[in-house]
Amino acid sequence: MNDVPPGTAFENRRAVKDAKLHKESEAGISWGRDGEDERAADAIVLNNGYEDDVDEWHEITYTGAGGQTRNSNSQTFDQSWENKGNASLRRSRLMGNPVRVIRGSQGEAAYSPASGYRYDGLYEIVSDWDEVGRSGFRICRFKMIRLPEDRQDLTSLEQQVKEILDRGEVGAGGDADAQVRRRRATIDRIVRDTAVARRVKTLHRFICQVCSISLQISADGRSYAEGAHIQALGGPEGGPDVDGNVLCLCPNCHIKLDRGALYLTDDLHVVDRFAGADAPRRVPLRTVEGHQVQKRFARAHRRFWKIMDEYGSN
DNA sequence: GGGCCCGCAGGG
DNA sequence: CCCTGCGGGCCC
Repeated sequence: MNDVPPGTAFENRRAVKDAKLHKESEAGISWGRDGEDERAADAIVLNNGYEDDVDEWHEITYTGAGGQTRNSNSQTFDQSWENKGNASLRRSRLMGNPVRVIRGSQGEAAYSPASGYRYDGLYEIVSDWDEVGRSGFRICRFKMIRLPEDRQDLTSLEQQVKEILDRGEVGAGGDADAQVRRRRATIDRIVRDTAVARRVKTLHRFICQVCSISLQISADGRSYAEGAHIQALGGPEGGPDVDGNVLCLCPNCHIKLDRGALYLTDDLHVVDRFAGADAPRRVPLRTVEGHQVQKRFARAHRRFWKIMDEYGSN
């Protein structure tokens, strides 16, 4: 169902809806029912409908629904968390459901299509809060961060449910809700491998280049690691899928790198910006023969996260 | 399944 | 700029 690749263009809202990317014909927030029968958002449209929206491509500060009279994009009264769209986005933030982002031609010029609409992939809602907006009324806010390219093939909320129904597991298992929850709990650990990632992981014998952990996943001594891109793939300024841009990392270090909590210095040390008192703040990157990390990707990663290297390189 | 309400349309 | 209209949710 969600086999539509990011970058796909649509003429109008009707076409977006027909492709099942977003259910509404006009509203910005689309939702469905999750495994616990709660409303959970699955998609948003970003089309300059709200004056407080901020779009920086990889990071979006979205405004919730409501607070304005039709056909105006300025706020005339307070928004509410009771609003179904706002509540559903909050629910997706809580449950970790990514949302599809569709950009319309009225949005931020640098990142929006010239006409019509474009599906731009999955974003994770990382926080929600409310504040007073530009016009002086309370608005609901959501910060969303684009999932890295190797996680863009995650199934959508509906597809998780649909797959279970299609397989007939509901009748057999008896507890559809539990199965949906179980899938959701594991789904964002699925990471697609490329040949480059496999080669780098094999060279490192699946040992994390940051924390040196070797995650044992079977009795025969096999271990698990992920190929992590330093400069993320895709997007307007995406990095390449080459050895020099890939690290062999454990899942914990991978997510920290993807979120900018870890960064690399020019002399290939790793800095944990939010390390606790008991954890090392700066460690050398583990190296092996035959795998050379290129510092230009470390620079691109720091630039992307607006990180000033406190240890000198920039 | 009908009536009603609503909105980041769409077209003048 | 204003006005019409459509589909989804949701209540009967």
